[in-house]
Amino acid sequence: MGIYEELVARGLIAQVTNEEEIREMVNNGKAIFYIGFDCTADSLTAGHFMALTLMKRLQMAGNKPIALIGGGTTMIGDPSGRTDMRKMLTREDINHNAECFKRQMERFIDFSDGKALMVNNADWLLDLNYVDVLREVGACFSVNNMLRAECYKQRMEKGLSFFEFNYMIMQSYDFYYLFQHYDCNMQFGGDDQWSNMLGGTELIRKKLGKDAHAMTITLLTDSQGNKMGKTAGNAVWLDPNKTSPYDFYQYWRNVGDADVLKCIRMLTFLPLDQIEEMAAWEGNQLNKAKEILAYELTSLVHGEAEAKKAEASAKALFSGKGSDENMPTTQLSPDDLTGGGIDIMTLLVKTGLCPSKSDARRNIQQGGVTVNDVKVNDIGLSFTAAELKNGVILKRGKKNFNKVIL
RNA sequence: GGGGGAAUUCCCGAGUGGCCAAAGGGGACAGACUGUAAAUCUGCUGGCAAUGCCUUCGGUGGUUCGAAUCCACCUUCCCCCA
Repeated sequence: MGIYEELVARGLIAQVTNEEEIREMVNNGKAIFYIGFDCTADSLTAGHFMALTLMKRLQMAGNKPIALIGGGTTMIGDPSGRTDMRKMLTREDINHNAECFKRQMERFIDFSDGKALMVNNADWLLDLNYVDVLREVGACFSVNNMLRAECYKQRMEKGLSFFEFNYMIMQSYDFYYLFQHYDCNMQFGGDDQWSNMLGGTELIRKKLGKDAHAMTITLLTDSQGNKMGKTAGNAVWLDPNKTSPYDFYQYWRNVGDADVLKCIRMLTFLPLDQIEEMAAWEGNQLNKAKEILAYELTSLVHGEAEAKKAEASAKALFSGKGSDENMPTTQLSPDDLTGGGIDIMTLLVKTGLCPSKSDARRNIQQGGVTVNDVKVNDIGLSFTAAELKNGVILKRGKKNFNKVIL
């Protein structure tokens, strides 16, 4: 089985421009492909992670990835899949974010000996001359067609500025540029990028009379059709300071039954025949699959040591065995005490388990808080220095723990 | 350039002088049931030294005993005409 067939079997491929040619190219390690990453934040997310694994898979099959950092395109902001305009970022922010992305990618993709490249489109986009671009590139785009593109359709109702409308042209220009300067013959991207990517292949055809290819990755959605990789609207980050390895592990440990196998297939590097065995699992047997998923992904992103720690913590917390040494801990100082003690609500806020005292009160009143496994009934409960000396374990809800020690 | 409309809490969206910390829905959170799943049911959802006080209805001023609500100006967005 070639890499192309494997990608299909894993459900990773959504759309391709020309299946036969792409299969031939990819299976024989002849693809030089790029994926663009717009640096809208200072860390990559679980959403980017799938693109990274795809780069890696193709790289392992002998193809050459080009990671394109969108230092230039981020100045515009991709309107695809958005109902409002992105916040405009300053150049400093973008540069900082680009640096962060770079560091995270290097952990993952082998950039040694020209096995992969990293480029930044700021290098060629920022100095473009407006009139030249209009004449050279703008002439190749039909506004009529652009307006029909899926990515702009939903914005036709909400409003789309000319500024954002240009995003497709910028992205197309990237492909055109990479095709000429780096022999890049294929573009990869999320399925929501399809129209932007076709813009590139069309531009290359019109300007150079040559064929370039595009291929999109299936968006990772759960069984309800929601994009995965987000909790409560917040991204799951790859940066351990933004999403701790434990939280990262928990995110995948908690995916729905209906989604585990799909995630394992699409995101892990486990061999397909091993995955097919798991496909027969049912009911609470699937918990095992979730553990595998969480462990594998945490290990890929944060390393094996962190993955083991996260797993051990989870076991300690949820099945009562194992130690609490990896539990999130809050170290109190004597200054935190008033009158030799501290009350439960202050403590909940201090540990970050609750965002405010009002919220802490609600959680206690609803029976959601325990201290050393004893339910707290009294919002006035307080602890003395002596009680805190050996540490107490606070729990809010079923999944939020914190050890407090003085 | 001309005309018309809109901005409300995490999101959608009601509210058009006091009964408004603001209906309803979604989401989030907590509880029950479970398998750290889903579905379902219940509670809850600005903050605080809490039968009270403070901050919040795009912004700034104003009218009023009292403003999300009325007036003026500003900002942003949408629609129609050009």
